[in-house]
Amino acid sequence: MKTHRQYINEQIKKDPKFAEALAKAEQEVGIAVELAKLRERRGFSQTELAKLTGMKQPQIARLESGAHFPAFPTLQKLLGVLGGKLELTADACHLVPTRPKVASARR
Amino acid sequence: MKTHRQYINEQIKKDPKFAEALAKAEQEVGIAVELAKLRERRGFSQTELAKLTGMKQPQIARLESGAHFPAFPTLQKLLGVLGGKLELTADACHLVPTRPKVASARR
DNA sequence: ACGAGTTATAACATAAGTGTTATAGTTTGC
DNA sequence: GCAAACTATAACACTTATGTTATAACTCGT
Repeated sequence: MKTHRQYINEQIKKDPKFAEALAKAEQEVGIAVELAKLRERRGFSQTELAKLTGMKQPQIARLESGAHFPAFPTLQKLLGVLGGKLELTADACHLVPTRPKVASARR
Repeated sequence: MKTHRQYINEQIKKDPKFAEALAKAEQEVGIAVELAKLRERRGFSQTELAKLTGMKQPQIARLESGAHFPAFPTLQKLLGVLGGKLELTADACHLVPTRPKVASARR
């Protein structure tokens, strides 16, 4: 009965920008709820977390509401206290470049 | 002979802000070189990567030089093409909050 | 030494995120 | 139903990142 997903897929076909906007929205919300869950799991109130990170409560609320993406330093402050980690990993088996450089290429 | 690290540690003691600034700098560089390495590993030039991500070459250069942190959407665009992943993980065994909420607390 | 393909810098307008204060709405316990 | 603590919104000045163009500087191969 997947009507919701179907609707979305239709929109994506109709409007290429839709997909982009959707992805952004999902991500934004993703980070937001992830932060909120993490905070609650630790048993902190927004105000407490704010104190511990040197931020103010409304800023925490703003981030958890998904109003915008956290900037890197902000994310670090939060994860420092909340005990989360942000990892940037290179996906080993990604498609090979269209125009692979010869072995001697760089350095 | 750790003189460099020693010097840094001294500075940290003298000036609390130093630690913060250092951490930021290290991170900034960290992301920067990570991106650069990833790109080179894929065999792309800055210009190619720029095309693929819809960005311009100078912006790639700026990021790889560590001039500033990439914003989230930017990072996503890059990792999308470069095949890297950014993961936000909750550190399971983090210190328990100073004031743990009772079981009934939330939800 | 030249030229092609790179990477780096500079400058500037625009957009996005932060820091802040104030205040409104929501729980929850008593 | 009141009070206290928590969460959400709004507004505004400030900072940081982006998008863009132009241009310089650095390889390399020939």
